[in-house]
Amino acid sequence: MEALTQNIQDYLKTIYELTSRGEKASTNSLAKRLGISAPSITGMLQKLSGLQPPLVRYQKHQGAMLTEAGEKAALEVLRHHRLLEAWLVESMGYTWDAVHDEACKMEHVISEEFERRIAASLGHPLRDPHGAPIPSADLVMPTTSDLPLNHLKIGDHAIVRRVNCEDGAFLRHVQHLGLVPGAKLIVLDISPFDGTMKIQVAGREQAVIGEAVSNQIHVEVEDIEET
Amino acid sequence: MEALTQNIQDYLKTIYELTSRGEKASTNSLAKRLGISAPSITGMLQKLSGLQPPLVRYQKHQGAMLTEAGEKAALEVLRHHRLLEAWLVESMGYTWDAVHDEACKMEHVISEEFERRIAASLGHPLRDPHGAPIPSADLVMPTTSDLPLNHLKIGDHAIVRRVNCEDGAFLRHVQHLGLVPGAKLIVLDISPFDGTMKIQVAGREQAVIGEAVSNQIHVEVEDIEET
DNA sequence: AAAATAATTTAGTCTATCCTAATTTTTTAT
DNA sequence: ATAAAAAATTAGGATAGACTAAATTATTTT
Repeated sequence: MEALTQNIQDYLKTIYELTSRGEKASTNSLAKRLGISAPSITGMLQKLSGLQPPLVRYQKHQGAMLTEAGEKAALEVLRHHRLLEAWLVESMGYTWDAVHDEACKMEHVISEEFERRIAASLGHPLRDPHGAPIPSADLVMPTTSDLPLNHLKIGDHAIVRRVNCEDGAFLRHVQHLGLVPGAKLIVLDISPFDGTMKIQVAGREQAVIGEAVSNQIHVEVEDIEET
Repeated sequence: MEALTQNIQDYLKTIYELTSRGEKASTNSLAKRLGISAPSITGMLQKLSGLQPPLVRYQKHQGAMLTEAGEKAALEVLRHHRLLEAWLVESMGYTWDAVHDEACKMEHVISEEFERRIAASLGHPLRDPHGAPIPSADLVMPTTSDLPLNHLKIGDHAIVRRVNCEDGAFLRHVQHLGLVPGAKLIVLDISPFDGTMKIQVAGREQAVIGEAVSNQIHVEVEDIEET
């Protein structure tokens, strides 16, 4: 198996990210995410599905899915990316809103040796600074029971597990609200129609957040003893 | 000034390395160093000398020289490379014979922010693990008074300052001889014709080395009090 | 179900690099 | 000063990946 180009790695990673959150990896969504024109996406999907072995399953107008081989390649890149983010924060003094671009470039060039060293130095972390799970060294994605905050109902107690967005401004905003991995919160109210939520984050003032925020915050619901 | 491609950065770096050691950056020497065919080199040199501003001064059959702009770009890459090598050894536990490839890939992708952080964490080192000088943050190459070991004469005392080769096997060999930066030595004898040297490295057995080794070991001659 | 809109694909190009084969220029050896 | 050898260049093509414009297919609205 020859090494995949950085480009192809980016396509595979992006297809993984989209499909793993339940979205369809359509031509347009890939084009938007990758900042590339739609025809270029079509061309690349045709190529990736024609490789031996194919990295992508693709049928005209149907979007793309990763094959087994494509998924392994995507998980390798994703492992690099998330380990790098964790390491940039833990060992290099970066803040969580400033690691994405650096990791995006380094993820394609580090050796397996480097990967091993940073993984070991961090104690083989299971999540990156945003709470995203880090695939294991043998490329299995840990299963998680997180669900988007906007799926909760009034009165639910939960713990923030993941902020599923890499935009720096967004991250600084949710940090300001205290919505970082580990934070506990209670859903106080949900507006009908628009889904706006009033929440109480532990140790904070009450806050109101829209769906654009709440669907990126993934939480784990806490069981409450109902005496 | 748009960012230069990794490719171009490698050309510039290689031209710098050749010319700075007094060799001519000829088409063939570049081809050998870069592992690329000679016609490809010619084509790239034509391109680089035609850019606005030109990065290279080039005339048919005459080899290449860096322009001011080309040299700055080369020094930026070289600074990245050498800082990375120093940091891989000092902070990441690599040995000096295993850092070159990793640094060659990372040098093109790290941000200025990353560069600053590793430089600061190392205390702004002046040399990499092989003793090569590290260009300053404002891209000036420190001047050194090293000269190749094979330029010495019998009886000279010297300190090893630099091993001017990145080949892993070569590095392990000279390390085995004790010829690492900081080591003190005395030239005991020099064979006529072939230049083979007998040397005494402080704390070691006497050793005999050929020119293939002695011309890569750069030393600083020690003044000896001649009472 | 037709019309309008949105999404996708095809067709035809472009740029960056690389290559091999053939040719030319320069250097070296007789 | 030639002839031979070495070095470098030109010519002609290939591959990866991206683009725009035009055409096609799907989806949504009415």
